[in-house]
Amino acid sequence: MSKSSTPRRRRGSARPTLTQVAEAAGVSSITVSRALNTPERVNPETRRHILATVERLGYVPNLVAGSLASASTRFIAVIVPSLANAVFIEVIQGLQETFEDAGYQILLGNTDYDLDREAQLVRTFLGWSCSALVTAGLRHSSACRSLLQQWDHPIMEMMELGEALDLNVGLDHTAAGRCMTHHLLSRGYRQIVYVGARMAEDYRAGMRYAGHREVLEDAELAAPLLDLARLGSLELGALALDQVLATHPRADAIHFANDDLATGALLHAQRLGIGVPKDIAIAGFNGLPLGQQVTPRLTTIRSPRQRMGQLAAEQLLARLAGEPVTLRQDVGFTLLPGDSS
Amino acid sequence: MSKSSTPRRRRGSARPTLTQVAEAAGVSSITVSRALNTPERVNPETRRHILATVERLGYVPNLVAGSLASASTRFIAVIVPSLANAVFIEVIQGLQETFEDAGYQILLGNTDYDLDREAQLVRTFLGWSCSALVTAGLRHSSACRSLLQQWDHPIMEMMELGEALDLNVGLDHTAAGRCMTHHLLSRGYRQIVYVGARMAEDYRAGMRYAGHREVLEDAELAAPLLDLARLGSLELGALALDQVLATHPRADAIHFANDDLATGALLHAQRLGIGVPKDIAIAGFNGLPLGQQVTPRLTTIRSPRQRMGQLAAEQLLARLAGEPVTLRQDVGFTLLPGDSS
DNA sequence: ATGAAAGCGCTAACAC
DNA sequence: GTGTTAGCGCTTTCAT
Repeated sequence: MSKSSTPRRRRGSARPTLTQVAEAAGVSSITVSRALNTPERVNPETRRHILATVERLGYVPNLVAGSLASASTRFIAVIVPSLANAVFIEVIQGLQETFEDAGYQILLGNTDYDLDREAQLVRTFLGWSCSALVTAGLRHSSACRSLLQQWDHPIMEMMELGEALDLNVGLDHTAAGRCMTHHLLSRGYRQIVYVGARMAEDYRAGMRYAGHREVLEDAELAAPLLDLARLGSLELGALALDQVLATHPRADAIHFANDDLATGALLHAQRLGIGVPKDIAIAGFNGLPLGQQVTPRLTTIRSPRQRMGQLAAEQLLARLAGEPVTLRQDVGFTLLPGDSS
Repeated sequence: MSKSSTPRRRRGSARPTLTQVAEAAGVSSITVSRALNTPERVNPETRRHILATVERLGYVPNLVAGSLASASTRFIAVIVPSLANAVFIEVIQGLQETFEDAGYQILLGNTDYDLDREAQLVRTFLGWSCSALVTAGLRHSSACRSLLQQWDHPIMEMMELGEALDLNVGLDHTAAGRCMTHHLLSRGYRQIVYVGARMAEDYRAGMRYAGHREVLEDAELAAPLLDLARLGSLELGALALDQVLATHPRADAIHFANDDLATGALLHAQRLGIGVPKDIAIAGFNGLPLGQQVTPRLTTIRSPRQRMGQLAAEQLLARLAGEPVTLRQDVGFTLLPGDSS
């Protein structure tokens, strides 16, 4: 049988295509494409007629087809370890604002602090031909690392500073840990317990502990550590306070890995009638609004989170536009001395 | 290889293609495709050889091409009005967990409470041939509505209940407003000020106010309203308290549109030495952990947020699998009487 | 169990 | 300024 007589048809969607718009408008499909993507290259009158036809048919461009043809998706892959932490939400907000204005769409992935999950997400995102990839942290599985190294698009590693694959925006967590502990020592505290949550996975909290410990060792003081098995939260901070009071009755201060834990402990102390900082001092990390609204105001370190997202986005956009970029950018941190220490 | 003398070449990416894997493995490209997508339909030995070749070449499937050919992306569009509100984060978490397990990728859009922005996001997401779309709320611009009506994929409208385009999961906000105000009346409060933020846009807060007002009118009481111009936050709650104290000196209770505002006011009262509920009672909405940790514990209404996300995802997956679904699902709410009222 | 051919809907490349 | 042609990398359809 002759194939020409019965052309093989695939199940197409009901949506009109560029070609159908072109036919209806009496022009070629490329002209419709230009009218939509580079209107200045089309005769104003033709353009108006085409846009009217687009409107009339309810044409919505198939971005998948366009991406395949142009080998570009305008997707930005963003990989974070958790959505339960306000810090990453603020970073995502910073990224989203800047990228959406530039016409990029964010593809969000959540690793739950699992490096294998990260590798899997990276595979998927590379498969979508993303324009760039943003990930939290410098530590990756070897599979993930080799995937990223072979990739020929911009990569931004955020949150911490160090040996990066490509671009890097972050802060020095060890220095932040040192800074806070110096502060606590200057206030006269000597029995300081460090409390973190899942620190094997949240290794940046581990880096802050390392800085903390360094300072205490220089002062010839012990650096007891409590590493909780669940993810940080207000509730967990309350539990942690109980635990520290039970196991370290002589402790005069607690250095928490983040503000959620610290604020949870602070509010719990309030319920228990324990004086902060009279009976025990409390410090956190992040500078979330919450800690600044409680009484006593939480002593903490502010990291420029939304700014970090913005900066990451700006650097990536510059790189995508072929402009010069700063490979490594330290966004710093600020000690916020409160009344809880 | 023996095509025309100078075949026109496009700039292809450096990545190996399915065809190249096929050539290297000595099979046809469709066999490689099957080995990856439907392994059970390929001879085990052939499959092993192909997978080894895939590994050796570092092949990563081009999902854009696959999606164009199969007319399916496994994308789920998720549109929320804000990322600054913990409520939407929890809903997104619920959606993400369920959908990622089922092999879907979420495409996140943020409208900033702007219906035109929503319409624009919907256009983009339809262009990506998403498998389904989730959006917060039942109100849309007419442009958005007609786009969605023409679309032939599942749509889930979340958060509130009512006349939906397709699927609907949510709760009755007017009833929630009534519930809280009944509670406040039963506690003896009579001069109750309602405080919301950007209620023209956050119209669900407006629905709760309507319920609140209804109950007060039945009791022949006034229902003064303070509608703040900025987005809800702890800081704004503090400001709101000042403002209510100044403009409604005889108020004995404040019914806040959400927990962020309420908790901000509560913490501010603490700073000012104003007794809660002795001098003024405070109530919120959402049941966020924060409100449950402060002293006095916040009186609020808990909405099943993460559950709402999960349920939305489950219903959509069922619909995508051609299974029967519940078109409208009321997830309800629970009054959490605290010590702040 | 495997393959050949066609085509998804669009844009890049090259005319005129 | 507009059109022609080829092709992006994959999956569907049909054949063996």
